Amino acid sequence: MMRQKNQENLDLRQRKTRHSLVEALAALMEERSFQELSVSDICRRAMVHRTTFYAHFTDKQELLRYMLQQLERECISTCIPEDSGSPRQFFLTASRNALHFFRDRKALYRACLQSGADTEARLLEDAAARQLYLRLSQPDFRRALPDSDPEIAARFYVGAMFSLIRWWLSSDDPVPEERLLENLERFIPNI
Amino acid sequence: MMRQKNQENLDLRQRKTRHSLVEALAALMEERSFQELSVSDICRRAMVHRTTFYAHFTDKQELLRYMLQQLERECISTCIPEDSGSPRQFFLTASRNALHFFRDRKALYRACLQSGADTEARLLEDAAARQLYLRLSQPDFRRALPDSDPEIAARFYVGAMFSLIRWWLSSDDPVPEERLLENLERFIPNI
DNA sequence: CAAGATAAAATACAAATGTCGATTAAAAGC
DNA sequence: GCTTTTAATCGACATTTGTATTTTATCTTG
Repeated sequence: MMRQKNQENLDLRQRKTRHSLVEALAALMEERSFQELSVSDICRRAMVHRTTFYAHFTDKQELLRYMLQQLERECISTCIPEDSGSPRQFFLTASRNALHFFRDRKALYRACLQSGADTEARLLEDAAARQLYLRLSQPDFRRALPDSDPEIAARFYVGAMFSLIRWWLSSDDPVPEERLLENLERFIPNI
Repeated sequence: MMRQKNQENLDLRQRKTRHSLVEALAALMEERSFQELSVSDICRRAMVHRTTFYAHFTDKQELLRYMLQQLERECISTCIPEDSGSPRQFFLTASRNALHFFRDRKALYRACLQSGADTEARLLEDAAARQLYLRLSQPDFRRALPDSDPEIAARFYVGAMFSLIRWWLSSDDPVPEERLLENLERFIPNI
């Protein structure tokens, strides 16, 4: 029904409605939980006809997923350090960046958690694992740990880090950030 | 409205309807995805009036959560080893058990993943983290790593393990189980 | 086994969901 | 600019959701 050529060279009208819908959703999620929002609510706020909504997304969760994909790009570009030191330093720096990134978006994150946006949030974890995998595939790591699978190692450490972040963000009385990072340094092998 | 005394000494009628609903949901999830199922579908299959459904659960996800809580108990009791060796051995054995537990329930697990049952699945991760935390709080670990927080360590390693399991289960061409476990052993410190 | 308690069924209802076909408005391409 | 293409709007509809109220059936307790 809709073209959706190469992701971004959409019709002007389409980009506008999508943008409005994302803005409306983000605004409404500051007020009440995702689950409490109806498609009608979002459309009313976005000043978009409900039929138009369904021409773009099959349901609310798909809109949310779309929104989180944009967040994903932002997260990756701000968290991944460019100057690649050791794999260990790479991971620790990225972890610290990610911690800050989510700390600054705590409200949104918690809203996602309680809303079945979990599956969508996991896309981000996949992306992060891919990034670490790329770094771990480079020769210096392969030499340091010849028997380890870069893909498995990436999943392991990224999963651990995300789990820590989730726990930290959802805790009402979180441990100090520095303590978290100190612990983290102790868990990462020196390569 | 309903008594729901101590979890399990419910009215016979209540237990029966809950049981029917869980059975119906499990059966239907073999046929199509959770998202495609309506409350009406579940009730029709369970031969329970829709109004009765809403007397027990607020929506489908709550029924699913209820179902997964039962699974959780089963998982914990089968995966947690009784004879406590070192924390390392404890974790590795539990990991291996968990891997088998989920491998044998791959269909259900994948159904959950794709269905926004993610939030519910995370309850299991919380429970597992609690178990490891209990083990890590014991004196032998505290002595071995006096500067590490047992709670943080538990989150870290359980999160890593669950992430690996999720990845392994959702992969169409998964790495051999033994290779996964070999890698895992290399990532766990020798305490 | 009888009496009281309480869960399930039955019915009805307002709101939300998802889908159509037809019309109107606004872009893209020449 | 003008035409063609295509998205947005409008109105309507069948289905699902969630809730409230009343009646019926079943369990628990003494």
